[in-house]
Amino acid sequence: MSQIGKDNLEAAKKILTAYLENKGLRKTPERFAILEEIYTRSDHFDVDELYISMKNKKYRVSRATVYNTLDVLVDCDLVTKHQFGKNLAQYEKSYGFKQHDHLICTDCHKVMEFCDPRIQSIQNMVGEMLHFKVDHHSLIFYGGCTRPNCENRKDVPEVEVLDQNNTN
Amino acid sequence: MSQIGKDNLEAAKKILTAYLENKGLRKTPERFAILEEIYTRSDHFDVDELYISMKNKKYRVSRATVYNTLDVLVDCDLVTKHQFGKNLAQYEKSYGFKQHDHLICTDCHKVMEFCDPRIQSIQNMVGEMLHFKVDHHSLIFYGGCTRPNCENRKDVPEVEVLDQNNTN
DNA sequence: TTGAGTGCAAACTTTTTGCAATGTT
DNA sequence: AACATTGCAAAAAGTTTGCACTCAA
Repeated sequence: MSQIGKDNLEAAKKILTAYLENKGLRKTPERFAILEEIYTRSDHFDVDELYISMKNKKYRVSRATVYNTLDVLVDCDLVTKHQFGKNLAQYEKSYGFKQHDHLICTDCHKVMEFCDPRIQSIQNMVGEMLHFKVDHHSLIFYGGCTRPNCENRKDVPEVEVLDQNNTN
Repeated sequence: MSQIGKDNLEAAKKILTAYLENKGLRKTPERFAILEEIYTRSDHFDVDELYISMKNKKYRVSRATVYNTLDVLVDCDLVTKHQFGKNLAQYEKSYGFKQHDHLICTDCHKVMEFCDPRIQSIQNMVGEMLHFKVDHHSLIFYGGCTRPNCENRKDVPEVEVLDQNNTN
């Protein structure tokens, strides 16, 4: 975990604290433990991966609490929820990370990320034309890696980032 | 149903026939009945809506067959499957209809459509940069209608189309 | 103290699967 | 006639809910 990652976790904790206080919700250890686990992970994850991962670390959490807490974290924008075409919701931490979209390999299911400012302008234009206030979007490119051995490469990180010049 | 819609249905039946013959699959009445039902509908639908709708018309189909047939139709590109953020897959007919993306009202869940050629060029560029052969994408804008009474307007069609100059 | 939040298990929803019956080729 | 496909019902997969207990405020 990089220093930036750690800073993001600390900042995220502050945001969560403020959010909970503001909403009159309780600052339970479970909520912070789940937040920490998420900000310590590097990749996209689903509810069960997170749950199992915490169980393995001897945390005492139930699936219901994981679901509840993820709702809270999504609501305060610390976590983003994705429905990547399957019936399994995927999540990813979002504080301190640049807005990005996804590219998913239909062979190996690797998730990559990219940024393109034109999407923002399309969003603005379409919103205006259709009288919609667009507040977020989801753009996913599905395809196959053209490099050899896409499916079996374990030497590349699960999530690659293009143009991730985020410096907080 | 317009004449264009009818033509699309006829063309779709031919495509399905060719596909089934090519794959050595059987041309069962259920498959054509489901195709016809889909091309007769005007909107997006989920498995249960389609199933109920066919039951009401006294077709004899089971949910399993609807699921199986939808897989076939998606595979031969006559139907597109969407996972609009919920755990309920939505489908829509796709033959003879221009490529488009979606805008979903987070208040009333109305689905609108739009086209923008820039998405294609972003797709090409990103694919090249990340060494991916992108073969399809999903772009959804989420937002709220800025016109009054968005939630309750029944006078607008469920699916609005912008730039739908399809003449097929 | 007290009720929001938790763990657990049961319920629910959507999709998939097993199997005997059916009907296309 | 052979076997892919169907209907049905049961199972699976993912998520939500009910309830008694716990602990943050």
